Amino acid sequence: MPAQTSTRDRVLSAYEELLINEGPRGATLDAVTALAGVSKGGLLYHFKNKEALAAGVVERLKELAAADLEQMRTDPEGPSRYLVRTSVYVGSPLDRALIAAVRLAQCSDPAASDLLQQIHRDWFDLVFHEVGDRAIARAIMLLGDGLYYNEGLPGGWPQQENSPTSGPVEELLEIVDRLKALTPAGRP
Amino acid sequence: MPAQTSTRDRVLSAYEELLINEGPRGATLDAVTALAGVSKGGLLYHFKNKEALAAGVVERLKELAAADLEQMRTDPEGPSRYLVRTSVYVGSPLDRALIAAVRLAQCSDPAASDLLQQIHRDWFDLVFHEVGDRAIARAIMLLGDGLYYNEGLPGGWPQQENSPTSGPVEELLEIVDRLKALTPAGRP
DNA sequence: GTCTATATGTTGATAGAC
DNA sequence: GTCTATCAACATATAGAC
Repeated sequence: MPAQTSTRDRVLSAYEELLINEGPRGATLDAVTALAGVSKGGLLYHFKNKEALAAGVVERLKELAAADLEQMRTDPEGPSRYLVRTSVYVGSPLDRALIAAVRLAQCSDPAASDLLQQIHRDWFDLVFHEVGDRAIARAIMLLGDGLYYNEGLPGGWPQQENSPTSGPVEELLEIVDRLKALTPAGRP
Repeated sequence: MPAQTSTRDRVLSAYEELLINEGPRGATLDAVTALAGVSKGGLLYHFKNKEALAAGVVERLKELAAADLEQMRTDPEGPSRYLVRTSVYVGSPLDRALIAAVRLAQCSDPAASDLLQQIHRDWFDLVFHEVGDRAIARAIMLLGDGLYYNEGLPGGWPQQENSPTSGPVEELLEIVDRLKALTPAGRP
C-alpha cells in the first residue's frame, strides 16, 4: 500500500469528488481528467468506459463499508450510537464513497443501488439486534439517514453554518439513549 | 382554474416526472417533449430555455409548499405529527415538486436550494414552537427527513416492498409522541 | 401555439503515436 | 501508461413556416 497514490486512485477520487460536488451531470470524463490531472486517453486506459468508473466507486465503497460494519459491530458504545455518531458527514473516505454511490443510484445505477440497500440492511440488523424493537430501531435508522442526507448531500436540504436544524451530535446521541431506554416500556 | 391541464402544465409535470424517475441527467428537453406530447418548438414557446423550466418547477413548489405550511400550522394533531405523517411519499403534487426540486438542488440550482432551505426552516419553526426543545425538534425533523429521502428518493437507500426499515407510519407517530412527552423531563 | 429544420456545443469513446 | 487527434451521438437553442 503505497502512500503515493496511483493514477488509478487519483482518477477514482476525482470522479467521487465530482459526483459529490457537481452531481452526476457535472461528473463528465473531461471534468474528471482535469481534476485528476490526466488526459482522456490516460483515464480510459485505467477505466475503459464510464460504466467501469462507476463500478470502481462501488467497489471501493464495498470495501470501506465492510470495514466500517466491523467497527460498528464492535464499538463499545453500541451500534446505535455508532450509527448516529458516524452519520454526520466529516468527509471520511467512507462518507465520500457513500455519497458518491447515492448519486450514482439516483441515476439508476443498479450496482450502486444494490450495494446501498445491502449496507443499509446490515446497519439495521445491528441496531435492531441491540434495541430489540423494530419501531425504535427504525426511528434510530431514520435519524441517521436524515443526518446523512441533510449534512452530507450538498443540495439536499441545503444547510447554512448555523442552521436551526444543525447542531451538536451529543444532543442527538442523548435522544438515541432515551429511545433505547423507551424500549422496555414500549408495550403498554 | 381549468380541470383541463394546459400544455404548459403538462410540460412542467413531465419535467418533474423525469427529474424524479430519471434524474437530472435523463430529464432532457427531448425526453420532456416526448412525455408531454409536444414538440421542441412547442415546449420552448412556454419555457424559453431549460433554466426557465427549472424555475417553473421551483415556482410550483413555492405555491404548494405555502399551502402545505398552512395545513401544518392548523392540523389538529399538531405540526410534529403532521410533518412525519406527510413525510411518507405518496406521490402528491407537493411530494413530486419537492423531490424534483431536490434533484435540481443536487445539480447546483441555487433557486431550488434556497427554496428547499426556506421550506425546511419553516417546518422546523412550527415543530420547535410545538415541542419547545431544540434537540427534540431536531430529532423529529430528522425522522421526517429520513423518511422523505428513504421512501421518496428512488435510489436513495433503495427500498424493497418489505424492507426491514420500512413499515407503518403509525409506529413512527407513536415514537413522535414519546419524543414530545420526553421534553419536560429533558433537563436532568 | 405548435410544428420542422437546422445551427452549435458537449460528451463518451476510438485510434494510433510516443 | 500516457498523450493527441478525431468521430459519432446527443443536447440545447434558434429561425421561421403553418
